[in-house]
Amino acid sequence: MPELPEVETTRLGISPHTINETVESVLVRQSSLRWPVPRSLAKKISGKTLLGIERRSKYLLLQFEHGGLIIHLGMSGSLRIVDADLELRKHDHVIIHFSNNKELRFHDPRRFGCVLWQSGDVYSHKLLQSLGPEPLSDKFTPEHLYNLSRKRKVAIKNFIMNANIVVGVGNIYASESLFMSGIRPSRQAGKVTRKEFERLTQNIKRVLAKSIKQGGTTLRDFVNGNGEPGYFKQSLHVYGRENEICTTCDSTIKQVTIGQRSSFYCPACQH
DNA sequence: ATCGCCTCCTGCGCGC
DNA sequence: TGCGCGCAGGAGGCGA
Repeated sequence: MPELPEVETTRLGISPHTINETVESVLVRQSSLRWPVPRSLAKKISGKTLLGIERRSKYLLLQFEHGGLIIHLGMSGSLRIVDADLELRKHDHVIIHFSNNKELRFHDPRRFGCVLWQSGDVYSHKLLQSLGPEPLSDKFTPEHLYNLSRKRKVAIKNFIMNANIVVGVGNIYASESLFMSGIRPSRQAGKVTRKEFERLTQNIKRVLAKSIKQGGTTLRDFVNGNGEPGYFKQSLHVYGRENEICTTCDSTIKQVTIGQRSSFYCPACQH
């Protein structure tokens, strides 16, 4: 479900209620997520104060003095802040109770997400090694994409969705940024020109920044930390618009499968 | 090294 | 109303 803007929206939503608060208790109702939730989680963070929440790629990093919690929302996960007396829902798997009587609840029907613990420097965790640059940072440049893409036969859409190349670009924003750049999602990455990478880099930054501003994209169930939807859906040009008219010409948006994922493009605007 | 396929899991909307 | 099917915002792991 969530791509970078949705994860960032979640971070912004839960931070004010949790940072500088002390964990009173932890309840793990379902430890069978993508990887098992560590049994020692409650022992690790009970009585400890949350110092800050950072985001790297689509991972949320909850920093404590002696280590960090690594949370990934997978396809269907969400984090919400609620008053502790609110009834638990089905699929509320991990509940962190803070001293201000708020609870952070990890909810994930499909259980593709994870809640992990890394002692010491949270960034030393294996999952955070070999990640590409953050798309909204200065390290993400046209040269970066150009250099890594030479001789690569993979479709450009898969290329920009590869977290080793650049993090945070998921299925929605890959289709959107390629449309904005006039590049067909099926093009071989190695055949995309320098000039096209300049547009693509710019448009990835643009589309992600704009979506964060609008609170992310809510297709069916995404809500921010306070239970509110995002409003970027109304800005989508191609994603989920198969058989509809292109927003810039009179052609019909096509849907194809690339790398087992639905992809959307305008056959007239994108080459 | 690179690529493409499979997998984990539940819920929803659709057609019959 | 109910059932079966296909599809869904991710991404690690594997074999070729």
